[in-house]
Amino acid sequence: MNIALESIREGILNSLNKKEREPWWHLWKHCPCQAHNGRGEETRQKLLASAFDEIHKVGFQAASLSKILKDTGITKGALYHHFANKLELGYAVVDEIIFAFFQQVWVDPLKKTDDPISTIQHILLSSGKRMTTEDARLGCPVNNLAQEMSPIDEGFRQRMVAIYDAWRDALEEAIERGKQAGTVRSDADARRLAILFVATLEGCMGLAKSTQSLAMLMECAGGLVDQLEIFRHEE
Amino acid sequence: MNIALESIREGILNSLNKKEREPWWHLWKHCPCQAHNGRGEETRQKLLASAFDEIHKVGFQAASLSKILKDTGITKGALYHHFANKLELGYAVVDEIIFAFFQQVWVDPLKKTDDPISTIQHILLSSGKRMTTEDARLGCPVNNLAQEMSPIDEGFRQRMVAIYDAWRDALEEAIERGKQAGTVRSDADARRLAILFVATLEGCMGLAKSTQSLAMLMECAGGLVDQLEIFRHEE
DNA sequence: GCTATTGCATACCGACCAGTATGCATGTAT
DNA sequence: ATACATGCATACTGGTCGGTATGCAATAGC
Repeated sequence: MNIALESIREGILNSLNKKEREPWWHLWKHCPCQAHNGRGEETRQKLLASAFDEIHKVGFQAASLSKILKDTGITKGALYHHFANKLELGYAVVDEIIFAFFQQVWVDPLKKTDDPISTIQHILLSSGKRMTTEDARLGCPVNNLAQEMSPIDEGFRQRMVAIYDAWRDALEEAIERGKQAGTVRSDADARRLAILFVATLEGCMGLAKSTQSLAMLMECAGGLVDQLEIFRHEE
Repeated sequence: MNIALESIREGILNSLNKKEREPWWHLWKHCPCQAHNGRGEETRQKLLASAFDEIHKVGFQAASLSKILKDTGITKGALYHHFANKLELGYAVVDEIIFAFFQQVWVDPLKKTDDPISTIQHILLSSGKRMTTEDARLGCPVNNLAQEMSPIDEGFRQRMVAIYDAWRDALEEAIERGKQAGTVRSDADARRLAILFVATLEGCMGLAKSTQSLAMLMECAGGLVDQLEIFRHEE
């Protein structure tokens, strides 16, 4: 099951590397986990996708339902048939798109590696390759929402923390496994390393977003990749 | 002049350490640089202060002018007498409050040190001591605005980049001076170090904001303080 | 074939928001 | 003393927003 999913993911990544330049975050669209069950499900997915884009662009509070409806051609009745209100739509975007994306890109690969430093570097580099200037300009959806909504809405906050926790835990466990497998220095503080990594990467995304430059992202992330080498176990 | 300002700042910091628990970011209120000239200037300052608070709490887009007016007791006529529109008010907040704050806390001290690592650690630690949970909850004003407004408004974006640039340049120059003074390892890449530091610190503030915990901020910033030791010149 | 639920579509509502038009006190200059 | 600019205050407007009430076609269950 896991292997099948992984091979599908790899296939997707490979096919995407053949220069179909979709935005980076649209990777989730190819996730097989979203089943198209009833007829109404298609409408729902279109709403989620458009809502994600809108939120990613202008934030949740400034995201306009009318805009989403105009973009998709769906009417207000349909929207409120699938979602109780704007907040629930936002929650669904986080749960079904953003969380799933992170799971796919970070957590799953981390769970099955004994050489976390190489794995992390590989994810960073392959992600970097696929990112466009637009991706850098709009920033990390998790960071965006966390920064905007954490002080305002508890439901959002808990969801963003859950994502960060899952990410950090996966990192921490992988580093711990790496220490036992001999790929990571045994004196590394796994938890602190994991937290700092998350913080630094989100900070890099933030700087790149401000400067609207892929170059800044690469310089920043490159520094991070280098710094990781410090914690690799020397032979 | 610089020495006078510095002594004033020190005095303020000391007096504030005596447990008057104002929010951290209100330090700028004690900055002597804002002259109360004409009679109208007082109204203007009250508007700026309230606008800063409101923006800091809910972001610029969600900040309500009506709320600001209700809080200050000032009327709409007064507001539009001093500021052309909401955007100009926002710009003024950035220029006259946030930028000034960063200058005072980071740039000025960095400009006159030959031991940047100790200076940075000192700023981090003393800032950390003064921060309340509320400060952590609301996050860094620069990061907040940069994340929210960068993709949307060019005026905001340029201002936030200017702040980051000033900060990073001050760090970079201080590190370079430290290398020549023998306090920093000579093989350190000053620019890359400066960028990564800014990114990491903003990332830490972001994580602390999400989790709404000072503990996270301390753990994160503590890791950063430790990592800085790597680049100190060993005797 | 009748009924009930699902999946929408249309029209409307009150709240709030940034911004404006106007008026009216105070100084200040002459 | 008069004229004019400054520093507000009050009242109002057009537009957008999230949300609701109602209607109606298609499908599913029996």
